[in-house]
Amino acid sequence: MTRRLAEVAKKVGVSEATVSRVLNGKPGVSEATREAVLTALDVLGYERPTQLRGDRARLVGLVLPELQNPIFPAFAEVVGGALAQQGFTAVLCTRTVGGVSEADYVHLLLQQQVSGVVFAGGLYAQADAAHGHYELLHERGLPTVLVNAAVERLDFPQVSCDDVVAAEIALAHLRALGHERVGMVLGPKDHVPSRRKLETFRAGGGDPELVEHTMFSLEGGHAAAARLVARGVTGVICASDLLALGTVRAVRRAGMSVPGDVSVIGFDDSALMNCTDPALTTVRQPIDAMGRAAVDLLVAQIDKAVVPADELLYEPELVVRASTARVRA
Amino acid sequence: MTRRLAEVAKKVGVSEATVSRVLNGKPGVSEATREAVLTALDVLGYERPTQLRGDRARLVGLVLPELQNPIFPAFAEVVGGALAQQGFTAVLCTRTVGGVSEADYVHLLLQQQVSGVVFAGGLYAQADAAHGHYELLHERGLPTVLVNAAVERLDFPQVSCDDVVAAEIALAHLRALGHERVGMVLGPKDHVPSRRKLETFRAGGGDPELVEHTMFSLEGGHAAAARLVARGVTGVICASDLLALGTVRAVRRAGMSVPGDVSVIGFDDSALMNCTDPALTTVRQPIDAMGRAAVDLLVAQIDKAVVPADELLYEPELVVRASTARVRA
DNA sequence: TAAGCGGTTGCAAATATTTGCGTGATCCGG
DNA sequence: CCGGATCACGCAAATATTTGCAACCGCTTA
Repeated sequence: MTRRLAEVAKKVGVSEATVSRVLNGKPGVSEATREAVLTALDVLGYERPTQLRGDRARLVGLVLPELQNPIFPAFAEVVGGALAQQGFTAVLCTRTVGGVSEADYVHLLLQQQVSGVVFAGGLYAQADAAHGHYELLHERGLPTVLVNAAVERLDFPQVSCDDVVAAEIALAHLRALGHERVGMVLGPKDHVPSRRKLETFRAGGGDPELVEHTMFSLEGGHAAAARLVARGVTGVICASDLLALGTVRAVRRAGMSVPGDVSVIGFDDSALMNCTDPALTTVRQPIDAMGRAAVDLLVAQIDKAVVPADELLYEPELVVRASTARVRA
Repeated sequence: MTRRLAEVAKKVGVSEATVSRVLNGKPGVSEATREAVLTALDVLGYERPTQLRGDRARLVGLVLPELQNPIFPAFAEVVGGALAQQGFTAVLCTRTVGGVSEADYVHLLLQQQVSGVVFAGGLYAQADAAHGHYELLHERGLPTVLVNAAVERLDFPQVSCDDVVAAEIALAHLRALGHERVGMVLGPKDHVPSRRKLETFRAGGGDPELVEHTMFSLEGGHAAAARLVARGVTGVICASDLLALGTVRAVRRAGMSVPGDVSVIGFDDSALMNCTDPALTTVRQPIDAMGRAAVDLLVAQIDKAVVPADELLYEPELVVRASTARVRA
């Protein structure tokens, strides 16, 4: 009775083949016909058999803001691997300079009928307008997980690194080394993890005057840190390793040394940070565990399990290397 | 019934041919007629057939072997950006641990009806079996470009960094610094760029006994370099920056210093190599130019232009930093 | 294991668009 | 007013796209 696809076909007055082609986004269907079929699909509330969808696509979108910061490729590697083990394939979507917006990617992924989407370090920078595509995902009930990218108001499961702990242990480390004038180099003002670190910093007695916001790049870190160095900080906590590297450069440019004159702490513990000069003391995000958790949450959703839209917080840990030292007497 | 173009033609009172010419901006239509057709087109709300109009998905697959080596994310960024400027979207496909093979990705991409595929540092490791999927691409006539990944026998356009020049300038640099016992740390034996470097090394009088093959990772470099160090080399040329970093570590583990006792040269000039300890002397691949060229070649193919299946060779350049020095007296 | 149920796909017919070529109209310079 | 050149345009052939038919595939059920 439920010649489901056939039913739609009859309603529109086309063959089942055509409906099938529309369903699969195949070429060879005129725009007008496609439109008509899509409408009928909607009207009749067609739902493709679950097993077929899974069988064919098994694609998962992985949306990252950039690839410059080594933490993102690393994360992609973890998530891609974890997905592969579950029989999914990751499609990486990265914002590029002239390029494609996050919303565009969402449409694209939707059109490609992905089984789910993982966002990492996503679109924090927009207040209102940009949430449309998240809502779209929500409406369509597409399994979604957010990593380190709090989106208020929408209840997606989230996996994050605990920024409060991160800021606390960084600050505690510098304090223990005797540093009093501690500064902070953060990402953009509306970047949620940065905001959380700032709050913790303040709560822990940090001087809000010694906080600089910048964009997430080595050069940004350099510029922001230069301002802090001019104000006489002896320790700097950075919101990413790249920013920390920029900070090191700024300190040296000012004729001082790390950690001799200024101690620097990074965040992420991305690859190669033990090869830098000096080896960077940093707060490690457990990206391996986080990536796996994100994938588990996603797969659970895909398997129609009920997943609470909580934020799973992962504990970072301090990795002490050579960029921090006791404050100069 | 919907003789769409014919309808417009009738309304204006011209032939379909004329309407077609207007549509495609072809010459041979008077201004008045063109105007009239354009108006009718507007009035009747004519839409060109899908594939002709704005093209469908405009997806391009970008297949990379890994993301650990920072050169690959960097390359992805360049290619993704260049593609975006041309109105394409890159779908990144990366081999992951448990994961998906290159052949699987090809099938996937084919199924997603991508407009083309760019391979970088692809599947060199297999001699025979693994070429099936390349042939598949060839048969289907899917636009394809290979970067640093010579595949013999199949004529795809290729963009590569000139490994001969790379090896020559690295060797010349060390020789100029007085090094006699120069070793080499290369990738797997069947990795074409490594093989080319090896040949050049030999041709330039390098000692084949001082060449080690390993996998492309810091640890691999460490292990391979340890063997060379034991044999008393004073200079090491590496096939990637990661290998070079591993080599530095091996030298230090042996109780010696870089560049004091052993000089090390990397290859790629990936990000952050000026932040390492010591800052790495390396042979820079012009990935920006290469990425752009690859995209240009791809887009030309997509636009049905005839693209010669040549290998475009890009000249690398030596970036001298602090990991090489005059040989110890 | 066969039969049935969706759904997908190869193929060829139907339909639509583009293009080469020829015709007639128009425009000029003698 | 007469060629000759040029141009716009239609005809029809060439080419490309859309669509339905029917065979087929993978899965479930009898």
